[in-house]
Amino acid sequence: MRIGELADRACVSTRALRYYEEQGLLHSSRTAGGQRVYPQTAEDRVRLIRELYAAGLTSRMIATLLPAIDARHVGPELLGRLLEERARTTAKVAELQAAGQRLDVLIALATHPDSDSCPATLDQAAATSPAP
Amino acid sequence: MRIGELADRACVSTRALRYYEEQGLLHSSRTAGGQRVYPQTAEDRVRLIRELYAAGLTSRMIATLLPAIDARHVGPELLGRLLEERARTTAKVAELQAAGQRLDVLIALATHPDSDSCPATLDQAAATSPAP
DNA sequence: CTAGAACTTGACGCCAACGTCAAAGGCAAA
DNA sequence: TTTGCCTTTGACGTTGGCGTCAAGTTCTAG
Repeated sequence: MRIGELADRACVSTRALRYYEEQGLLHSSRTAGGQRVYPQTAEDRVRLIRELYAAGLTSRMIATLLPAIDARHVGPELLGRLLEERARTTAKVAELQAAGQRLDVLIALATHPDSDSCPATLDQAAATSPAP
Repeated sequence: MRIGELADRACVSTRALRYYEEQGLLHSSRTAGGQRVYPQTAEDRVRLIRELYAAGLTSRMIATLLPAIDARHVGPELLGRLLEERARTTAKVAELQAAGQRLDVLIALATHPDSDSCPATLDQAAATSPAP
């Protein structure tokens, strides 16, 4: 199939597909005229790439990872980087949850204007008065 | 105090302070020579700004929000936008947690090469084989 | 008074995954 | 063959919160 059909099937833009190829994530053969031709398996490939992006990985990381996944062998160094990524994800979740609590404090201030004391910091307020 | 001292106290760069002023988040008076002068309260102000950034808000949103916080009155429209932000934060947390599960699948594949079946998608694998 | 640290504005750089526009060529149906 | 959609490469734009020079000015300790 050509790029437009693959884009439709995998629900991505043609621009994204060319970008993936540019980053070495997706390969294609060409027609005599130079147009890209993909096998049917490319659709799953693109979905996998999208999931890896969704897992917070960068193009470079995915480019490193894909051959390992294909070979079904992830080396120790790569595993270490995956564990790092996992740790970062965990940390980001914690950060975002703290951010959510800060927003809760603001929302509480907005919906309960009864407390005339404005807390010095949002963190103090979050610690002393749990959000509703 | 001048910009360098405020930067040290609030643990931000002078560039950041000028940027905050440019965005209308932080005000300063000037010396005869044109140098910025801040009151002591500026330190808390900067910390508040940083917390709002940490809560995932943009400069524009913070610029809208700060006067409301100062006046201790958050209007209904602003409250609505805060609730939107809160919802986005919640959604991002969910996304990140899903991303973490996908990473767990990859890590599991790396540490347990016993299962010779490579799952079609990371999500399917996450659904059928919980991470260790 | 002077050295030199601190400060000023201005402006480009950055990062990442594409969006978007442009000019030109390929491909299939009638 | 012609029509017209599809595809090609190239290259600049986007988004945000600053980092990082650069060239010039101000403040302050001695």
